[in-house]
Amino acid sequence: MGGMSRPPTTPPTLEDVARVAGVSRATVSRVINGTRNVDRKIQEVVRAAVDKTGYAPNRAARSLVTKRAGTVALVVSGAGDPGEEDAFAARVFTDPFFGRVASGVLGFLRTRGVHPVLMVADTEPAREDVLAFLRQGSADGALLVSTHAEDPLPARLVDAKLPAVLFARPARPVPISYVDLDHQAGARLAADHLVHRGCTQVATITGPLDVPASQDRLTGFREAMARHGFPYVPIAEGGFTSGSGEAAMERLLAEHPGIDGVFAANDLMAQGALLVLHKHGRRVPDDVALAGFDDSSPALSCRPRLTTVRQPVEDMAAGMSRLLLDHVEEPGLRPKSVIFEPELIVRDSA
Amino acid sequence: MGGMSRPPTTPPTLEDVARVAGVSRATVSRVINGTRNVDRKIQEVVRAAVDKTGYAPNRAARSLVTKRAGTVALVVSGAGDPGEEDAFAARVFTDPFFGRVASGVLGFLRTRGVHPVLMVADTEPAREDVLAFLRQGSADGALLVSTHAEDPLPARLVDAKLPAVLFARPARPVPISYVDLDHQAGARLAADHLVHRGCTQVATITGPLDVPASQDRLTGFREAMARHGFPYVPIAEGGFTSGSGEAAMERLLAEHPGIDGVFAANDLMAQGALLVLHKHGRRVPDDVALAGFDDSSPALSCRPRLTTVRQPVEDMAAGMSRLLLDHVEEPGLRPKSVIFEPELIVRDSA
DNA sequence: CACGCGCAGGAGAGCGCTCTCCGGGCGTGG
DNA sequence: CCACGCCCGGAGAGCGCTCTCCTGCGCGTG
Repeated sequence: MGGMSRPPTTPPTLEDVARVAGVSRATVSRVINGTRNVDRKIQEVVRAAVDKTGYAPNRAARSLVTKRAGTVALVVSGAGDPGEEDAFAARVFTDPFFGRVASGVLGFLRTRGVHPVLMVADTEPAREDVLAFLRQGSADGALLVSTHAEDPLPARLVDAKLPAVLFARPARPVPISYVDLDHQAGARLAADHLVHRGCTQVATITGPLDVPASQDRLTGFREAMARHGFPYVPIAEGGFTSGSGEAAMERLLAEHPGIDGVFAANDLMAQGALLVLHKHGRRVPDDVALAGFDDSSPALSCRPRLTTVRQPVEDMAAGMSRLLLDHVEEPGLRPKSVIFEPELIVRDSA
Repeated sequence: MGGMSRPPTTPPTLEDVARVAGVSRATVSRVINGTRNVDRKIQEVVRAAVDKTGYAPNRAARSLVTKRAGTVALVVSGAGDPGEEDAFAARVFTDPFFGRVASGVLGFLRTRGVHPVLMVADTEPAREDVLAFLRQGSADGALLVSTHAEDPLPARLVDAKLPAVLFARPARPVPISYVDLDHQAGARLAADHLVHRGCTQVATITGPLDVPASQDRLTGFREAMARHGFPYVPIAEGGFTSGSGEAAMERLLAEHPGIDGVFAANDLMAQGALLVLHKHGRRVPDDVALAGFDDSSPALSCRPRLTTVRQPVEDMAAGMSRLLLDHVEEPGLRPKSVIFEPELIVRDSA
């Protein structure tokens, strides 16, 4: 070779590849993107030139003309306690539930060459940032995992006509696509199991009752119990945390010492409840049968291991991603929701 | 207004804002980016025009000229078991340790207006994808959290001269920046505590011994024990999982029934060990004192709650991010490493 | 054999932005 | 009072790519 064409200064461009291949820029572009037909021979020459130059298409330049970023925002949205700066992010990222969501999202997106950008929307500036990010075209749409009921972000996204899909039905109706679980069916599964086991005094620890999922689990549980002849079910509201589960279980035990079955609206609270039951000398499942919800890792690390209702979180996350890409490709698409079915995982606690 | 300037078709551009404000494109750009001085009056006019048009700068166009993406890749790299498609991603995202990393990364990056793109590099194509992503300029650099010792990615990144920072010292030396914990110091903390408590027959459950962190924890522990007059420490190798901790504890108990203290190289294994100790009727901490490492959530949900060595993971992640941005801004920067100090968290298990 | 159609490759415009280079107006010092 | 320099706004070139439009050529058909 007569002298290195250039020191490793700027990366090679389409133009460079074209020159090496002895064809036009347009042709190289066609080969790389597989649009239209290009002569076999020329294709090979171009590919050789690409290898030789070490060419990688510049994403910014491409985005500029295609108006596609090839990325989506994966937004975790919720209430940041003012003062507690990053506490919200810490809490949610540490939650294995979110991990399963992320895993499902990634698993699907990687098949489509799309990458997720992680964002937290816990404060007003952070929400603005998400909106700006999308309006700038940095991401083609948003996957929104919202943790609290009054999240303003879904409505804002709809208003801005930005493609977005939620992980769960929004608390107040918003014309937006979402995936969700049939929570009532899940609670029913737990109720049926507890009753078939022979429990006759069953209580439930609910999630925060402003969250639709909590409401649905409670409703489903009550209805199923009623159908089994137990119209009255003691309840204690928790906050989806282990500590709140402990507190709720204490209350339940104080008011209804004869309880022989408990359905906790998630595993973390079940774990807390378990601790309290042990503390009060109740054997699980012999004295009190305990069922959880989510099939998260605490369910396995508890002793006894938790009988629980499993959400197909990864599938749901994949479904959410698919829905979003559909909306990105076809902006006019009407909001759609996809509901997934839960499954009862029977282990040792009930 | 004499007729809507345009239906909400294409988003407003700099040009549009300039027209509305009655100034040139360059001036609007200057106001928005705060480069150079611009007359107060004009600034206000421009800002008004921005608000009126709802302008948001197009990131692709900006990147094209600035050669900065404003994003970094947050790469989780490790060995994907062939066949088990997304198992690797599921495992790591579900690990609260990674959650803390993500939280720390985000917490720092948001102060700098940079966003992380989540990527998994568990297979060869996935690694190629990461490299391509960076070479395309889609991200300005990579934050690499590597889970296995023989990860080829760090070396590849260095070869490609792409800015990258690792979360831990690579197993084989590579000229690359990283943050890490003083693992030996952490193990020393645990050893000192166990000995001061009065333990005289102390064993350790190590992590996988091809991982530098595991080696360091073991070395630090041994040296500290030796200094206390215990030159021989029984060890059992685990794999950083709860199950491997159980198995290791079983082995230890079989070979050394008189053990009265155990240091597990992470909390998950400590949790497993705890289960086995209970099973064998050993009271913790009375019969056997148990210390973990990481201060992850299992440490709190165990009973007794785990005494453990805390890594300042969030700080480390923030430090890693800062290091990366430094490298992005100053490409010539030499590799640098920052070591963080661990802290002993004394709870109930030891 | 002439004409037309289709297909493959080239030319070139422009996506929206930043930034360098200019020019004009004003302030200041000689 | 003039000249020089400084400061601020405008003009315009390009960043690297895609895509439309055009051109030339080969083939099929009447």
